[in-house]
Amino acid sequence: MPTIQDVARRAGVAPITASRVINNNGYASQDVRQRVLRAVEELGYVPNTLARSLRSRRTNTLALILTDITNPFFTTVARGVEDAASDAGYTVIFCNTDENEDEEQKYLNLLLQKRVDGILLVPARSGHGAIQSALAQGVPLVVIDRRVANEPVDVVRCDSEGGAYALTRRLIRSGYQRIALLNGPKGVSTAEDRAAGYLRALAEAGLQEHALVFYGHFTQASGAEMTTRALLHQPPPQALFAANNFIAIGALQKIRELDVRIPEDLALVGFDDLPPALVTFPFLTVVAQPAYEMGQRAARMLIDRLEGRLSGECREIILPAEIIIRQSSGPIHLEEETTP
Amino acid sequence: MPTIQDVARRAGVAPITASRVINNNGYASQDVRQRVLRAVEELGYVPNTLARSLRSRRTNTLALILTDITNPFFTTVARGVEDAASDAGYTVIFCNTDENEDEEQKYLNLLLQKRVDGILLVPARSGHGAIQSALAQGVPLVVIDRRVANEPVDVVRCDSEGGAYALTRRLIRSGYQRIALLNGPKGVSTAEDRAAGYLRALAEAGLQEHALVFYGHFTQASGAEMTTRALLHQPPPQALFAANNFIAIGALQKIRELDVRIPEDLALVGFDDLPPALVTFPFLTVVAQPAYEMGQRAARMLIDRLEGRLSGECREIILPAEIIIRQSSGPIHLEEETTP
DNA sequence: TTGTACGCGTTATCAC
DNA sequence: GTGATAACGCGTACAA
Repeated sequence: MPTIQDVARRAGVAPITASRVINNNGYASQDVRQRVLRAVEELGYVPNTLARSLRSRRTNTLALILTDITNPFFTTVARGVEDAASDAGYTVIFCNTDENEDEEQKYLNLLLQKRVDGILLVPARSGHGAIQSALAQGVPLVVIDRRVANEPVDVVRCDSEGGAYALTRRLIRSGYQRIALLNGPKGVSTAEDRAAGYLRALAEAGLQEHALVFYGHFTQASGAEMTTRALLHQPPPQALFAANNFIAIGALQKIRELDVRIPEDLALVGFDDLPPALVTFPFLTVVAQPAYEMGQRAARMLIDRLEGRLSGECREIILPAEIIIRQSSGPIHLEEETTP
Repeated sequence: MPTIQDVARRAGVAPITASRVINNNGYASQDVRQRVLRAVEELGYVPNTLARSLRSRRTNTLALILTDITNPFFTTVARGVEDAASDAGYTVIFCNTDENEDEEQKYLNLLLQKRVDGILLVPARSGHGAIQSALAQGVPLVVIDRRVANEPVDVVRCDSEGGAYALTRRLIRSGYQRIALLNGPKGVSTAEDRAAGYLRALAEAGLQEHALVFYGHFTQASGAEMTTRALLHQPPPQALFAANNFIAIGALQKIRELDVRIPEDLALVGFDDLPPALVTFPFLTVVAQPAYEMGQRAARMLIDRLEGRLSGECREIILPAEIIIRQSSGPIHLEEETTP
C-alpha cells in the first residue's frame, strides 16, 4: 500500500508538500498540485488515518455501547446515532452488553485503547464503573436512555416517569382500578421511573392499595412469566402495564395462550412503541419514546462537546413520551377532566 | 494520557521492557514485572492501539456495511456479526447505505482509510464498485445476503431461489393458482432469485400464464402500493407473496385497510420472518432466513481469512431457508405427494 | 534478562 | 511556495 512518501517521491516533492496538497491546506503551486494529484491517482494512494490520528489525537470514531441492538428501540436509537455521526464525519463502533456489567467494562477498556473520541452509553444497571473509567481518561461520554446517580455526565433520555404516569392515569380514568405493572429489573432507572410514575398515578387516584408491581427483565420470556404470576394474584388485575416492548409481547403471547380476551377480559398497555414498519397488528396502546431522536440528539451533543461547541455544565435532555391509544386499552370512557 | 515511556520511566526500565511485561511477551524478572505493573496501575496507563496498529498493520476492526440496520433481518445479522467478532477480539463499525451506491462507496473509502482489517458487505444493488475498491486495496471482504456476479469474493447468503420455490409450490398445492409476487427492485440478487424460484414453481405446475410480478422496493410503503396494484389486476390474485418482511407488513396494512380477509379472501405469505420477540400476532406464513447465523458465519469466515486459517478459492456459503406455516396461507389441503 | 536503534505514516514547527 | 526535522506511541531486530 503506497504511502505519502511514495506519492511525494513520484511527484518529485517532499512528503509534507504532498500532504499539503492532499489536505488542501497551505500553499502549493498549480504545477506541484497537479503532479501530486496525478501521483495519488496513479498509485491509488489511500491516506492512513491511523498515522494521522496518532499525531492529531483524534480518531473521528464514536462508540455506541448498548444492551442489545436486537431490541427495536435500541435499533432505532442506533440508526439515529449513526446518521448524526455520519453527517459529521464520524464513524460508529457498536457493542452489545446484554445488561452485563463485566461486558460493559470489557468493551469500555477496549474502546479507550482504541482512542475513540467519545462514547455513547446505555449503562447496564447503574453502570458507574464504565462511566468513571471514561471520565477518568477524559473521554467525553453521553448516557442514553437511563439516569445515573451522582455522576457528572450528559444524559439524553425520555420522560419515563411522566409517560408511565400519564398512561396509568388514562387507564384509571377509563375505569380500571386494579392495574399490574410488569416491570424490568430493579436498579435500572427506566424500570424505577416507570414504577414511580405508575405509583404516582395510583396514589393520586387513591388506589395505592391496588398497586401490584412485578420485577423481572426486559425480555419476552420474563413478560410471559410475570403475566402468569399477575393473573394468579387475587383479586386478578383488570389491566396489565408492560414496562417495555419485549415484556408487552411476552404478555400478549401468554394472554392469547390462556384464551383471555383483550381488552374485554383484560386490558394490556406497554412502554416503547414498535416502529411502524414492524407493526403487523396495530393494536397495543402504548407510551412511545422518540427513539430515533434520542440517538440523534445524543450523538450531536457528544460531537458538539468534541468540537468545542458545547462546554461546561453537564446537560440532561429529557424528551417527552407520546401516548398512542389503540384498542388494547378498551373503549374510551373518560370522566370529565373538569369537575364541577 | 500516560504513554509506555512514562510507565517505563516510573518503573526505572526501558520502554521496551515495559512493553514486554504489558504484553506478556518475552522475559522479565519478577522484580521488573512487579515494578512495571505497579507503574501501570499508578499512572492509569491505557495502551494506545493506534500506535500499535501503525506498527502491526492490524486494527482488529471489522466494518459492517448494510442497507438499513432498522430492518430486523439486518439487525439480527448485525448481532450475529458483532457476537462472532467480539469473541475473536474484533470490534465492529457499522454503516447504513439505504441501498444507495454513492453512500456505499463513500463509506468504503472511509473504512479503507481507517485500515479496517476486513469488510462485511451487503451490497447496494450489484455494488461492484465497493467490492472492487476493497479487493484492489487487498482488504478481505465477505458479501452477505446477496449474490454478486463475476467478482471473486466470499459470500454468505440464503437460498432465496429455493425458499421462494418451496413456498410458492406449497401455495399451489394448497389450491392457489393466481399468486402475485410483490418483489424488491430489479438488480438486487435476492429479489431476482425470489422471482426465479416463484417462476420455477409456477412453470412446474403449468401456471406460467398466471405469473404476476411487481417490482418495487423492500419497504413498507412499496408493499402497500404494490398490493393496491395487485388487487386491481384482473382477474385478481388469490394469494400475495411478499418478497421481504417490510413488503409483507405494508401489504398486511393495506389489506386490512381494504377490509379484505386473510386468508378467506386472500392469502398472504412472505420472505423473512420477524424475530419471535417481535411477533405480536403469529400469523404470517413465511420463508424464514437464518439471519443470526448468516452474520455469525460471515464474520467467522472473514476472521478465518484474516488470521490465515482460510485461504485460496473463494467460498460461497448458502444456508437453507425454512418454511414456517401459519394461518395466513389458509387451511392446508395438500394433494398427495405421490401420484398413483 | 534488559536495552539501543529504528521504523510504522503522518503532520506541526521552523527555516529557507 | 517548499523543504528538513522531529514527534505522535509502540514494537521488531538486534545487541549486550
